[in-house]
Amino acid sequence: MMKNNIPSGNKTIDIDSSSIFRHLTPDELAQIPIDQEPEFYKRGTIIYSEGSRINGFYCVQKGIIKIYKTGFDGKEQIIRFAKRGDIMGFRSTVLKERACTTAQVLEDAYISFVHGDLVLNFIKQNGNFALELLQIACKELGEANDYITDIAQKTVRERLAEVIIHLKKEFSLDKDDYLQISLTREELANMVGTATESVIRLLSEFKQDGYIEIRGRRIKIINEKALIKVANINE
Amino acid sequence: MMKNNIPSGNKTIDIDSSSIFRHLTPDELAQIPIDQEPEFYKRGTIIYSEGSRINGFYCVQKGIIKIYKTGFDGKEQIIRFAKRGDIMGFRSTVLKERACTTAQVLEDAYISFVHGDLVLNFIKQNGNFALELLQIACKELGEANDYITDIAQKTVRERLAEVIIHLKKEFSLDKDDYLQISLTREELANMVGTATESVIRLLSEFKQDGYIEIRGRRIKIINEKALIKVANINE
DNA sequence: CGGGAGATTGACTGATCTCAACCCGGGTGG
DNA sequence: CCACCCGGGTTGAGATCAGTCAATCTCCCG
Repeated sequence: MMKNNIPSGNKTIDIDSSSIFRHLTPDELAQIPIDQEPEFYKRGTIIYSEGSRINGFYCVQKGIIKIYKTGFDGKEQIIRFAKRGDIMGFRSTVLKERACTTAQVLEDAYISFVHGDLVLNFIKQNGNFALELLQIACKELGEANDYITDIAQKTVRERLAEVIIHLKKEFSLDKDDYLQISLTREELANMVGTATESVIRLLSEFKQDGYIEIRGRRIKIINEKALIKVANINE
Repeated sequence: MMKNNIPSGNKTIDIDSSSIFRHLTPDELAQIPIDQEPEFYKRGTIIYSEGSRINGFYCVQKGIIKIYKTGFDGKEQIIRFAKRGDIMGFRSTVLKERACTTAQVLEDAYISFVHGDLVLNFIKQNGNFALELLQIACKELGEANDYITDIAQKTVRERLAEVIIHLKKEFSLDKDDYLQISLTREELANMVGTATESVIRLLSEFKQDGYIEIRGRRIKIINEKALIKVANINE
């Protein structure tokens, strides 16, 4: 069960799943300790939380992690999800700061950890590695900027529609056209930045209007065009 | 008038003002074309706008630039400001994408431009340069995440108080304790993510309560503690 | 002096939040 | 086996923050 990830050479870091490690030379790869098996994390586990020290990259091999910040009144704001191939904790590692988010397992996960010193060396030695990381950071930055504009300017209804579209892109659909991610109403609300009750009401509105179908936590997209229109996005 | 910036050696890129260039070797510095004088941009000028191609770093030597995104209905959302020492356009350069924000001069500025190919080479060759850039990106990312949480969870009143505190930190006060940046009510609203009228009403509330004084666009902070309390921040 | 941009104020509206009650299904302990 | 409990989901009613619209004002400029 540890072998869900494809070892590369005799390494346990899954190169295919973490594009950044593609750029490492064999020498550099060899510096990653052999014993660094990806670790199993059960649903609900908190991998790290706001304010904790983390010094290294968490590389998700499998599973889904939700990354959120806790607001003043304790309400969580979901910033993003991490899944196979994504890295967590690089902001704190690069800045040598404490975590400013909490990472919690949504779907059972395998995650490997690469120590910060090692990563910082790679960054300094290997330009392509550095560039790739920079690209990841910049991509997130662009997404964050979009998010800011949306939350500041769009209605809850628009944002919820947008979140659904976004989830489809990120997690795609299963054979029955249901989103491949299971979120509570509260978690949806914490993405949209609204109250749970508002999400519930709007979801049933979307259902009424024939845009989606709902089976428990599973959401099926019936009329994507309409959702896109509601969300006011141009794609 | 071109000489407001301090040349380093016979270079016109002001090393002191742009920390990232500290890390360049003399050889690398020499690759930056001599004729690359910082250019003057008058208040109101748009340096680049959403969707335009930019391939390179704009390094602000002097002045203040507002960087914003335009929302669906044309309303602008101010993402950040750039001032002496800040870099603009690195997201687009690194990702080789078009700009996703607009940059407009708020206070007359001198800005030098370093071509993207050059920068990308520096990133690949010079680990410290790459790391510094990565740190800048990560810092912005952390700020963006805070911003998201605030906009999603706080009231307009809280956010406005927070913006004022934030402006004080970023631009500090002049001799009379006034913020060293001049923004229209609309621009304040576009930072907070609210309507102009709401900003006006809240500002006069803050004035009533003795937290601030207002002289035209100039804002003086009288009771910072109270503002911090209103903003619900812990510092 | 006319015009335009930005600032202000008041009145009104309505999207969303909050609070509270209630439902439902699964798991647990007696 | 059943009563109970608990987390999550739903629904309704009422309260309210904040957005919109419109009128007015104040500068400043040509």
